[in-house]
Amino acid sequence: MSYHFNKIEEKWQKYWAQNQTFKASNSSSKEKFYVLDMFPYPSGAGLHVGHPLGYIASDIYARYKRHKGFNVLHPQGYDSFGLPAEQYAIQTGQHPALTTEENIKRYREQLDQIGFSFDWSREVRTSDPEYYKWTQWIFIQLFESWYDNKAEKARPITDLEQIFSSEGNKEVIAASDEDTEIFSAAQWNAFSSEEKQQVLLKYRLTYLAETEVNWVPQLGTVLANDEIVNGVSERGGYPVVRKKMTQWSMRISAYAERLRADLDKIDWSESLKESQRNWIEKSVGAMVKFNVLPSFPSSPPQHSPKVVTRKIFEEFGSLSAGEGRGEDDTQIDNKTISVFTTRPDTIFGVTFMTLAPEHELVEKITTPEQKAEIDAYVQASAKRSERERMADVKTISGAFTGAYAEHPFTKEPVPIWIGDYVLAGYGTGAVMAVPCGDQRDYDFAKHFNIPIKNIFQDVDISEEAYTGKEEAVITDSDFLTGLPYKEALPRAIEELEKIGQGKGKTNYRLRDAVFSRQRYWGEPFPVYYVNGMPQMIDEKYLPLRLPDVEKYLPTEEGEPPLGRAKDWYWNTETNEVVSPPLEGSGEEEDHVFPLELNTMPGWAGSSWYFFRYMDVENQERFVSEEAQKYWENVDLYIGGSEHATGHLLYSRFWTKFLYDRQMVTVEEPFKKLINQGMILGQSAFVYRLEGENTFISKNLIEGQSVQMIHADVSLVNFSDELDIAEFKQWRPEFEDAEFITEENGAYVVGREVEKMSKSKYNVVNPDEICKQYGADTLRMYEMFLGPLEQAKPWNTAGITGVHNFLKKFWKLYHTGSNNSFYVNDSPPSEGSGENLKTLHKTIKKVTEDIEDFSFNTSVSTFMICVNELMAQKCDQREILEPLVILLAPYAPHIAEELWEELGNSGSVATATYPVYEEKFLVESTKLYPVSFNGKMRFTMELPLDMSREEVEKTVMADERTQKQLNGRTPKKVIVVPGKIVNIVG
RNA sequence: GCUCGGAUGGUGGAAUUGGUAGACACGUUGGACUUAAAAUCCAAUGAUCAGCAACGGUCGUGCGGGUUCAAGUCCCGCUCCGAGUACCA
Repeated sequence: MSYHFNKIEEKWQKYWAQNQTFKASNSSSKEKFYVLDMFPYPSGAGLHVGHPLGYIASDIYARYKRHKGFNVLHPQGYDSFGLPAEQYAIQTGQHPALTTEENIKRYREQLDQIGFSFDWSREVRTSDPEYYKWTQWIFIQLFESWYDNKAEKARPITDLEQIFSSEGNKEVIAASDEDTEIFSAAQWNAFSSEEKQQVLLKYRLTYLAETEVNWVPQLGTVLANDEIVNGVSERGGYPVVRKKMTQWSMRISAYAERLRADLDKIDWSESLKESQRNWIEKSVGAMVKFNVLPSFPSSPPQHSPKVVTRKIFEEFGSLSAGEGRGEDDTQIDNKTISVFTTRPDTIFGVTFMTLAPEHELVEKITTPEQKAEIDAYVQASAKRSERERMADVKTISGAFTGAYAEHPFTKEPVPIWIGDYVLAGYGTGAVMAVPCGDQRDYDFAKHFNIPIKNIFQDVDISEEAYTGKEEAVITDSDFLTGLPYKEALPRAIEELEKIGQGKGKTNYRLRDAVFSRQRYWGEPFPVYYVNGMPQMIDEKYLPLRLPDVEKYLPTEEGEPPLGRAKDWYWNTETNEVVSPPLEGSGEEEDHVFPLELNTMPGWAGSSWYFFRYMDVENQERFVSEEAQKYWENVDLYIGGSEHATGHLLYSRFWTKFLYDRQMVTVEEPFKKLINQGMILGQSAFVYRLEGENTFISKNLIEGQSVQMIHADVSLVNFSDELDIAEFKQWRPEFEDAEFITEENGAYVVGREVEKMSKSKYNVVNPDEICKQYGADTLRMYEMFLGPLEQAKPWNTAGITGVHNFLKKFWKLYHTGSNNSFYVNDSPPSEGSGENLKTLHKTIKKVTEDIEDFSFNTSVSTFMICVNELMAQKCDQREILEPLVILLAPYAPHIAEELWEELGNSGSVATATYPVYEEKFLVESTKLYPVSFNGKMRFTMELPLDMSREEVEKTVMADERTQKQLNGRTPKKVIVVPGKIVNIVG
């Protein structure tokens, strides 16, 4: 019988489904193990060959753990809300739920044919109301919580209200908005309920705030950074402007320190942890307050600036809540500029200040003479994306506001500039510029001819700034003169605090996360508004279902798509979604309120789904206490490193929050995490002559001006030649295209390695391979491609090698007449020691490889094993039966079939993993490489227990050694027993 | 720009973590079987020089330095490629 993989695979996939082989139980005496994949977004392009890479790896591990006797939870589901389905809906009018459903169906078929051991009874979909009910519920919990910096955890908002009513907010140290004012208990109690709500919003873990979005006036819509190319919208090419909008935010910054510190507790790759650390980026320094001088005369005042300052404080003096985000007043009132600096020791080197163009003070302080210039600059920079501004360090631009701030110590006037190298969302959106110590400040100063004051001792700054820290000695700086960095830093902070112009502060780069999307296809917020104040729908009435709309575009007024829903009001008496109240009737005004029009972002549903899998059918709670206590958290999580700072940070944040509020018992969601490298596509390009519909073959371009256009990779053969006829039919615009071909008539395309995506026409599906070679081949081939964590371009060139291996493997068990199944049941005879050695060598290596997630090398090991056993003509059951189990995690279908043929009943999935026995591998000799000056010349087989001296003696006595030495006397002979001999001289 | 990865034959990659560079595959070439093809099996295969011959010589892990008896592996300085960069998921 030959290896009919299609038949075998279908048979066992059916068997697994019917017998629910991989269904995990929530009560078991076995030890638990939770293996999870980052769940897919079901895109219209279907599953591509990159997706299974991680799934195969985790499946191998899950299957391995089952063999090892664990109760394994290995679920799968879909992150089914998202932008592509919405875009498709906009184009076609088809409801995204329908396309999503279709895409999921296709994904499921594709996943099933690869033979994964998923427990499908636990599938989740983020767009399912039964699922997003709990996403909404968690949102409400976040809204009903605040972060207590003293207790270092989230607490119910009701606690906070109690504290306010008994003692005000003076003693409260909480994560809150920057502009929170201080009030007493009496004041609080006198507040109207609306005022109270307003104050509480400044403390809640999810809150409303003005944040910037990419706005396209022509489309009336907001775009993702992803949808912007060179400052214009990808679709339509309309200009994009940054605009402020009131949106929900998540106070993730409250967790910055814990998110950073707890990285030490989890088993993730160092590089990934480092990415998160850099993303959070803790910096210790000071907040410094610069007073803005009122109107400034043409010549700076020389006398009594203090009087002026005092006056400002009397006029605009702020009573800010002591504890903005911690322990100081970081507030920006209309006449002071707060800056955060990690180098307060360089404060005497300040020669100007730079504000972000969006900084709210810009408008207020700009002098009439400078107004035109500033306005123009602000407008110009609104057109540049944040990323563009960060990336572009070559172009130096800025404008002078005409206003001056006062140096806190010298009282000298400091000109205030704006420049787009300062970002509004980062820190306070303002910097104190120290050109001698910061390269960007230096370049800015040079460019605009602003003086550069050197405050570093014995350092030349004529060419560039001096950014050294540890060796810096401060000079020309009043009380800091002569101090090294280490002493100057605390001293500067101390002095700032003394004069009330600053405070030591720890700052984090991590910003609060914007949680609103002006989209249709996402979770609706369980929020309605009474007099503009957000109110939560009672938990009892969740889920708040996504309403139907006629079109998935924003409204004519620029409202999000939900603004098109006919009935999108909340009736607080009936607790249901209703039509808008009749105008003028006044009747319903006290119990019918508008619902939130934004929806939640893609990461909402994916920030907690790993808990839902534990108890997917629970109607009472997002996960029951027992289920969560049993499964705890994910033991092994596999997914792409592109999620390093998004999904993986948000999930940690939500988990910590749920932990604080005692809804789960773990502080981290994923104990161990492995990144799978991305499988990249090999895009194909055709070259169109500029302005013509003529395509020129790659090798003939030679300096002609051409346009590169993606061609579908399925239209290109292995020799990079384009199927011209198919290409013409591919898109109508190419129907009449002309082609300039090579001499042999072929059109050669260009190739480039890029991320696989529908828009690049380079997506390769696994379906064809499953049909042609089988799932077991696909599984092993994807592992054989290289190290799991490494990115690699997809290429099927070597797949026959893996397929041949499986055929050989099959043959080992079919050595009977007519290739029928045969194994030798008799006990191993003399000479089968080689078989045992091969088997145990394989057990050892494969097991070590699985534990190390080095799957590519275990595939090689299997190949070597089969090659050896074939050479040994091995037919022993004693060898072949354990080998089936060993291979089962990698190639489960063939393993099941052989397991059955070997006479076993039931699935191989729970068979006990073979145990490696050292005794079969003991060696008595070693083939020593003998090197001369580090170069290997020959090998010598010597007993392993030979002493160092004897090895040296034997090697030196060898004639080959003497020949190599050619009469010289070696200076030194290095012998590492069991390893190497090196003769120097 | 910044952060995190990566670079080894014609190709994918291996290398016990400082100890025989190129395992295992693909591809290529030659051979066996066959009327022929497919399939299968066997052999060779980093480059280069030399030769009737070999346990022959030289070079060789992106580039330039360094440490060491010994470097793909460690250190310093670069180049190129990929990912992320806060509204793709």
